Amino acid sequence: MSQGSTSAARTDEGAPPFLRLFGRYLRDQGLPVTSQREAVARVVFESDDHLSVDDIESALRETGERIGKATIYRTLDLLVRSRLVEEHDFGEGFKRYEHRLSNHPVHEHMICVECATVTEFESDELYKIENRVRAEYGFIPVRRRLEIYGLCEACQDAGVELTTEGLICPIEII
Amino acid sequence: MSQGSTSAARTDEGAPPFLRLFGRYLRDQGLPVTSQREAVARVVFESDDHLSVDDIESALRETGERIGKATIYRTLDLLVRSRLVEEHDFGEGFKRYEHRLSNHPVHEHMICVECATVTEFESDELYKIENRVRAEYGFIPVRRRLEIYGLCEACQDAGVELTTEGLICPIEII
DNA sequence: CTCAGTGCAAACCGTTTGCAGAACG
DNA sequence: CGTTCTGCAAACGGTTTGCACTGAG
Repeated sequence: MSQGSTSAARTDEGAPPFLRLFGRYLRDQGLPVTSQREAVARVVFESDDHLSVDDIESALRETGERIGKATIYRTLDLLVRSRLVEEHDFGEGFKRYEHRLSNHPVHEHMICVECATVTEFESDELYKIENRVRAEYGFIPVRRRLEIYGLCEACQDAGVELTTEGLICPIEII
Repeated sequence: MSQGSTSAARTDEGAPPFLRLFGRYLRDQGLPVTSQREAVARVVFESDDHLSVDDIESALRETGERIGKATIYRTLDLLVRSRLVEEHDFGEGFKRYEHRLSNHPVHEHMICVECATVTEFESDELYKIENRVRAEYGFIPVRRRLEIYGLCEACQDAGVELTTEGLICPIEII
């Protein structure tokens, strides 16, 4: 936008790393690098949160860019395909997106059922599980998804209790 | 349905265990045990699959029961609340439901990205992860979700190869 | 009678798609 | 200049909801 560059960067020099990578992917695929695609990528990579499409849309609005939801969805699809971005579904009825260039390259998620805060953690044990699965079932793991839902420390400190509705241990009640 | 009992079982004797349990839950909550609720429960508990709402609807149609989708959804909500049934989302755009009275009380899922077959496996390692998370972050786990997506043995034997689109290791490419 | 449950159809809402016009190469 | 992208708005599809009707106690 600045420096009077009307078209999308035709040289990568000086561009932030994530734009260089995304640009490379697009060129590999024979797809044009447009300013809208760069704008969406910028929002996603400059945040370390798990962003919803609405989050992205309002972030774009704040920087003055008016980009349609359809374009955001289409660009996110490209980002996910490029493997630079990961798609999450925390059961909220919509998806969230998180770039993969953070300091925690591979991580899982803890989601507080009370305040919905998402905390990341790493797990070596997961590799063991995958190796076992491969050995026992001949199943080749490609992608995994581990989410632990529970009560975060802050909510415990705030005095929140877990309420249990439903049968506690159905099998034994029989 | 048989023995001329026109109304929902007013005594549990002779009813299958899952109906006794579901009935107990409903009574606990002050909700009526209706024939529709029993029919939906019967379908879910008599299958060991991961059923979609459409699966349930057609199973009901085959036994001659005509129950509206809304009622199925409402009953599934009750079954999930009762903890007798688990809700899954394997990223297909709709939910699947699985009862919890099988021989594998606690288990995780492997989903083949090629044929969508779901295989269940158990994982002691998960407990270790949860204990670690509790110790390290003070997070109290309530519910977890581990899904491993990959290629099942049958698809490998059928000669299916995994195709990789996208940047393989973005971080190192920078 | 009363009250909750049911079935239908409409509403909902995140996401996808079709298409006319703009932008890229 | 052809091809792809963008933005708008309409379509989509699983799920939820509003409401008149039914049925149980």
